[in-house]
Amino acid sequence: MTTIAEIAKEAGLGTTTVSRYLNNKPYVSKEKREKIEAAIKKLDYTPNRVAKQLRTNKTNQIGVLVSRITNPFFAELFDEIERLLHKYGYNVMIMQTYDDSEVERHFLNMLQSHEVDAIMLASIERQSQILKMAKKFPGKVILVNESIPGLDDQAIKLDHYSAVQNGLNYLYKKGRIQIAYVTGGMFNGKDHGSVRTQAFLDFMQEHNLNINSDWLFENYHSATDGDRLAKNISELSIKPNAIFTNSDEVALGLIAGLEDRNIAVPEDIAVFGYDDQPFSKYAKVPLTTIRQPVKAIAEASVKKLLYNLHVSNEIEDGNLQLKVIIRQSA
Amino acid sequence: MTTIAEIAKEAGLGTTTVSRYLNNKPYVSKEKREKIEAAIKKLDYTPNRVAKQLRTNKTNQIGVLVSRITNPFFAELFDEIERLLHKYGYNVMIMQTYDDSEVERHFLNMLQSHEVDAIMLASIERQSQILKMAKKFPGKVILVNESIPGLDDQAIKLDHYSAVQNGLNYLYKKGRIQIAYVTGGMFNGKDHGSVRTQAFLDFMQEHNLNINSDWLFENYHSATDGDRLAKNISELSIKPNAIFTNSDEVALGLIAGLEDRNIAVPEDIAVFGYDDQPFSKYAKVPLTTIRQPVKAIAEASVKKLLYNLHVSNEIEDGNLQLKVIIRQSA
DNA sequence: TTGAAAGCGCTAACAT
DNA sequence: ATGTTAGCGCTTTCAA
Repeated sequence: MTTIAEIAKEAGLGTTTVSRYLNNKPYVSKEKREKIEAAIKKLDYTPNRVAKQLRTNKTNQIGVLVSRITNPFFAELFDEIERLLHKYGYNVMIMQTYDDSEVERHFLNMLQSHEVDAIMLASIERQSQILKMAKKFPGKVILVNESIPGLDDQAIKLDHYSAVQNGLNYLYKKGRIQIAYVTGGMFNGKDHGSVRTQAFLDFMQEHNLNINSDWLFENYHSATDGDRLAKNISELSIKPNAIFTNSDEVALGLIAGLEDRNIAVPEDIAVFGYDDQPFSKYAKVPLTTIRQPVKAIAEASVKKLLYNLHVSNEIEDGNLQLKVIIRQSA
Repeated sequence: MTTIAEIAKEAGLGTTTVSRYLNNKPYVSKEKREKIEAAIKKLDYTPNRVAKQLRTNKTNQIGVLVSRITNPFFAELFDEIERLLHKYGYNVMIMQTYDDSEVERHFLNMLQSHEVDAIMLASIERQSQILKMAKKFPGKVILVNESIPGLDDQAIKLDHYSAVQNGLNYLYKKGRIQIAYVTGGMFNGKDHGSVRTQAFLDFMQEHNLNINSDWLFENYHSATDGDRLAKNISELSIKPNAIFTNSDEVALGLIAGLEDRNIAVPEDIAVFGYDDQPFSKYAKVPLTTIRQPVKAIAEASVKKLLYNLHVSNEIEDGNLQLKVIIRQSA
């Protein structure tokens, strides 16, 4: 393995000068510069990043946490984040929790073990362990489209409460008031779904609508879950005439499952998605859904992080509006 | 920052013993063990991974390269790879090329700069620079569902040639012999598409079918591209009656675009996808396509890597068959 | 404008 | 079973 010392020797110089050259610092004469370049080429030298990381106590690596990268919403979000960070010279580490708080712990630990300079969380399991880490490493923990009480200043937040109410209101105005509600999380949890669930509960109450406990479904996130949901719905003696799914993936599977069981969408049951994922417009019944401003979320999050890390002093807030997209499923 | 030396001091021991304890090595008495544990807790110590990386010349980090993570095929593939590697104690770094060979170069450089222990390439730009790196770091460069002459032993390869011919044959038997062909790469390139293109060319010739140069399209990969393709097709004076797209994403956009222009799928034009992405069965016209055995590809690739890295001695080959999936679009 | 040398936090001979 | 110490490859202080 070629080291900076060998380059220095080959070029007849000290390591300091070579290091200067490598880091584009001033005070390297043209003459020496050429010698160094020749030595580097001759010995095929590449600096050891790990040694640099140890010495400077900086890795130029950022960790990003998502629950599942196969969820197209996260794929899109991560896509933007990765490219932005890469543009600023960072490499990105990614981990998927699959709702496992142990993985989250492991992920958080990368910060403490100096494996990454900072972390971004697009999914959350245990608020307490995150909060603890965030307090310990101020500015190095960013919440992306998530929030935790006490960490508001490090969170890129969207108004999901209003978005859900707007979606529900659309249904309401169309006379679809027998509404089933589906969440990816748990009703008693404090995940990002809880704000949305609260919005649903409040909406129903404000409009004197009946909340049927048979029409409440938790822990559904995939298209397969959507199909299972269709089965459950079809077996109900009293059926809703609208389903707010909180997920385009669930909606997709649900619609297919419903049609398999001869329940027409939206005629018999209207189906509302969430995210406006890239494929939602190509669905069998194009999805009525709520669009998340993915690119703006990614930009705001990365900008906040870079600001914290003193690599940029822009503060980007963009337009973080959620928007109801009307297509055919509702 | 707490270091191992401070723990040693606090526990009244040498650093060796602490290091032994941390790495689960033998020869640490129960008594000392407890002292160490107390010290670690008291000082809230977490070992510095970077220091360890430097000392051991091992990072426990693997780099994975894909062209676009928003392509559901890559998302699925990466999903499996990440979870498997994580299970074996590796953290994973990901980079997206977006077809840019400069990014690929940057990625390859992570190996040389000791930022990762090995790399997996699920997309390829410049064969030469990859080959060079692979020869320099034997066993540390794995090709995932890709291949480069001279690197066969480090590649997980599938028989895309036969798969394309099988797909084409299905079309042929249905009398769909005016076939347009679409690739994500370039016709003159040597990317992973070239084998498929060769299969197409050979098939057409073997069956004395006419290859219409107006029906050949290169550099189409997204659903948006598919819509553009629909426009181009619709403007053709002589239209094909089948389109082999090489991509479910393109197929999705294409079908929507065709229907917008009153061309019925599959009646007027049959559309063939590739990958069998998760959403393809939920498409407006469920996609006839070629299924890639994503999970098996991921497993075989990771197993090969772990074998090379001496962390496992299983050699997994699984069933790497591609399969024609008949639905409705063709 | 340049170089010598200390030291980042850890592991691994080697000695005991 | 445990401790001393050299050294991984780099940056940075300090002196020249």
